[in-house]
Amino acid sequence: MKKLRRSFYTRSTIAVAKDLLGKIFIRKIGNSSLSGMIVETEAYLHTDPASHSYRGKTERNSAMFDTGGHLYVYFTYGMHFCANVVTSNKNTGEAVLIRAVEPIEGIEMMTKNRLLDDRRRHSDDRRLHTLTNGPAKFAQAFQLTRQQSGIDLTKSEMFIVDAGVNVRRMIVAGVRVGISAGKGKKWRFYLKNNPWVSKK
DNA sequence: AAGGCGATTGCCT
DNA sequence: GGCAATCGCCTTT
Repeated sequence: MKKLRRSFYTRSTIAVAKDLLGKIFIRKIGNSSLSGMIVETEAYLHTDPASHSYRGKTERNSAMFDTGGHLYVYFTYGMHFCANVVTSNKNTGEAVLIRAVEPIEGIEMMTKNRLLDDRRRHSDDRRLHTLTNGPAKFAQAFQLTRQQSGIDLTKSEMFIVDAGVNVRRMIVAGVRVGISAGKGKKWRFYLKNNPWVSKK
């Protein structure tokens, strides 16, 4: 279990988006630990009209311009958070959106986090594959909000490790989800046949 | 100062 | 498959 270091994150955004698949995202909270294998990502480049960084640095997206290895969390649709891993060098403005993980540790706490504090959820959906199969679901399960935006994944209780799983042959590339500009780019990457991937 | 809309989700038809 | 929920950000007056 090797913790990913700065040099992993400061490479090209597309390379990092692919290489994050199969890695384990870990967040320590007190004595407990939340973890999941990353199974779906999307790359957002600074030259890309779909990227928050396309029109330059603002207060909202400033974490995206930090050095690779930081976290960028944003608020959207008036109710959801989504988490990104910042890539490339300082002031570049590129990141990888984590769209889905396969839960490993802390499933009970994740379930609680997903059911708790959700004004829109009236049912009691406890199916495992709906726990973290989407960017806002992942953020909610791992308790990621604006408060976590800007933290350094190489120097905190939140980090990503390489468990030595080789998923290279399972990677599929496709178009990104939910954007209106930059639709042609196949910068979404996911693991073939994994049940936690948000969309086929 | 105002208005449009979003890197989504869950419920309803 | 369609659409409401809900609010902060950014663009346009």
